[in-house]
Amino acid sequence: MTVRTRIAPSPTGDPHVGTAYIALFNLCFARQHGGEFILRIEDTDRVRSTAESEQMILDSLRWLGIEWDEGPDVGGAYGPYRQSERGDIYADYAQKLLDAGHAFKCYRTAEELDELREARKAAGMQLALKPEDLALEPDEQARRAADDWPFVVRMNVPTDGVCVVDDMLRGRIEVEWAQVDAQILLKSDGMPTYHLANVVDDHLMGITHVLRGEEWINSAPKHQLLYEYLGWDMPVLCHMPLLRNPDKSKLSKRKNPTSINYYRRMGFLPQAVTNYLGRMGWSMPDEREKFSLAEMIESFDIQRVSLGGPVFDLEKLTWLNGVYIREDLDDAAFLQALREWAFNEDYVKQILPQVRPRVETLSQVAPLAGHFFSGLPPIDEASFDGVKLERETLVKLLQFLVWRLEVVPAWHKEALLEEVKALAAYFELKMKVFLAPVFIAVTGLSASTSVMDAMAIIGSDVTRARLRHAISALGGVSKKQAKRLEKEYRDIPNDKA
RNA sequence: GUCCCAUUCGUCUAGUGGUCCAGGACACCGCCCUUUCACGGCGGUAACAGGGGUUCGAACCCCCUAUGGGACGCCA
Repeated sequence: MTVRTRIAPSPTGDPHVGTAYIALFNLCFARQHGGEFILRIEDTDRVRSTAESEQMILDSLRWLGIEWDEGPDVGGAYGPYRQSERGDIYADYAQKLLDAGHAFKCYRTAEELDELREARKAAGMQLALKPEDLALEPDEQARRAADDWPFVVRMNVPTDGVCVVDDMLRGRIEVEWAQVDAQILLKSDGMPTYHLANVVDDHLMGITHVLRGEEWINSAPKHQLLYEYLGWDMPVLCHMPLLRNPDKSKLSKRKNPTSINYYRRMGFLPQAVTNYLGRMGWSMPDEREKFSLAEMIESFDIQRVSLGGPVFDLEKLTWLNGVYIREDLDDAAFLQALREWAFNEDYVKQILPQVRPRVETLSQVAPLAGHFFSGLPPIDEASFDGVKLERETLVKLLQFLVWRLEVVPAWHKEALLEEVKALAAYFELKMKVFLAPVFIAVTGLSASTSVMDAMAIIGSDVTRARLRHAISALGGVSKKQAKRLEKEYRDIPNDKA
C-alpha cells in the first residue's frame, strides 16, 4: 500500500493547518496498514513556491512529528517539474490522449470563454463547458491552428449518463456527466494542470490510496475518467471533511490563524497540536482526549472519521496544550521547551539590539521586551485613546494593513516598510501618525521597541494575529462594513499604494 | 443559478435498529480544596434540524424539506 498526500504550496511558506491535518490522516492510515506514506508538494506551474518556502512547509510538518517516506523518483524531489532530464512526461501523456481521441485542442480565447460562461449563467444553466460548447466551426478551428494560435489541451467527457465514484467513507457518489466540464489538461504554456499531473504522478508512483480534502470531490469524476482513458488502475479515494472557521466556512487565513507557524510561535507544543488535529473528525475507540501520534497510529481506523466539518476550536486546543505542559513536562523538559520556543540564543540575539539603547537597568528589560515573548496583548478600545484618529479610520487602517501583510512575499523589515509607507501615503498620514495605532496593536504599549523591527522579529503570523486582535478590541468589523472596506481596498490604485 | 457533500449539547465528539427519557471532553455556572490565582475534585445547564415512511421497535435504514458547506479557473 502506498498512500500519498499532496500539498498546495504557498509563496510565503505558511504551512496551513488544513494541510497538516490531511497529512496527519494520510500518515496514520498508511502506517496503520504498514504502508508507505508519500508527500508531494504540488506546484505544477513552478510559480507558487520557492525552494525556501517548500522547506518551511516541510519543517513545520516535521515539527509536528509528521514523517514521510520519499517516493520513487518520478518527477523530481518535490514537484514534478523540478527536473528536466526526463523530458516532459505530461506532454507525452497529453499527446497519447490526443491521439486516442480522448482529448482535443481548444483554441478558444479567454474572452470567448467568459462570454460562454456568462451566457450560460444568464440562462440559469449549469456552468460546465462541454466539448461541443467549445467547438469552433471546422474552418475557424483550422484557421486558428494554421495561424499558430495558442491552444490548450482539454479532455473529452461524456455528455450524458452518470459517473459513479467510490469513496472509502461516503460510499457511492453519483455525478451526472453533464455536470463535468472539458477539463484543461495542458495549459497554453505547455504546463499540465493539477488534474493531469495528479493522475500521471500517482500512477507512476504506484499510489494505491488517496486521502484528500472534500473540496476535491467534484474533480473525482474527471480523475477517474483519465485513469480509464490511460488504462490505469485508479487509487482508492477518501475525501476528508474540511476544517472550519467558527462561522462554519472553510478554515481560512482571513478569519483565523491558520498557519502552523502561528501555533508554534504562540508557544503551543507540537504534540498537543498534532493531538488536537487528530481529534478533528476523529476519535479514539475509547474516546480519550489525549493521545500521542504513535497511539493514534496504533488505534487508527479510517472508518472512525466523522464527516461533518469540524470547527477549529482554539480554546480546546489551548486547554489540551495546558494538559501536556502539566502532565508531560517535568522541570527539565519544560525548560527545554522554553528554550526551543524563544529563550534561545538566536531569538534573543535579535532582540538585544532593540533593547540595549532603551534600558538603564536590566530589570527594565522584561517589561520593555515582553511583547517578544507573549501572545496577544491585553488591549481594549481605551488603549487607543492617545491616537488622534477616528475609530472608523483606525479600524480601516489596521484592516488594510492586515490585508497587505497577508500577501507580502517575504517577511523582512524592508519589505514591511514598503507596505507601511504605501499605505501611509494612501491614508495621507505621516508615518509617525500611521504607525501609532500599529504600535499599540503590535506591542500592546504606547512606548516600547521599534514596531517595524518588532513585526519583523515576531513574524508574520503573530503580527497579523495581533493586528486582528486590535481590530476586534476596537469593536471589530461588521459584515456590512467588511464589504465596504473590501471594495475600497480593491479600488486602491496600484501606483498609489 | 447548477451539481456534490454534510447535519447529535455553543464547540469537538460517542453512538452503525432494542443496553440512549442519548455518554464523554472543551467552554459556562455552582460547590469543595486552597494564604491569592491557577491546578485538581465533585455537581449542574445544554443536543439527535423538521416532516413523512420502513419496522414490534429508529439518533441509527429510505424519501422529502430546511439549513450549512464545497465545487463550478489556462489555482491547487
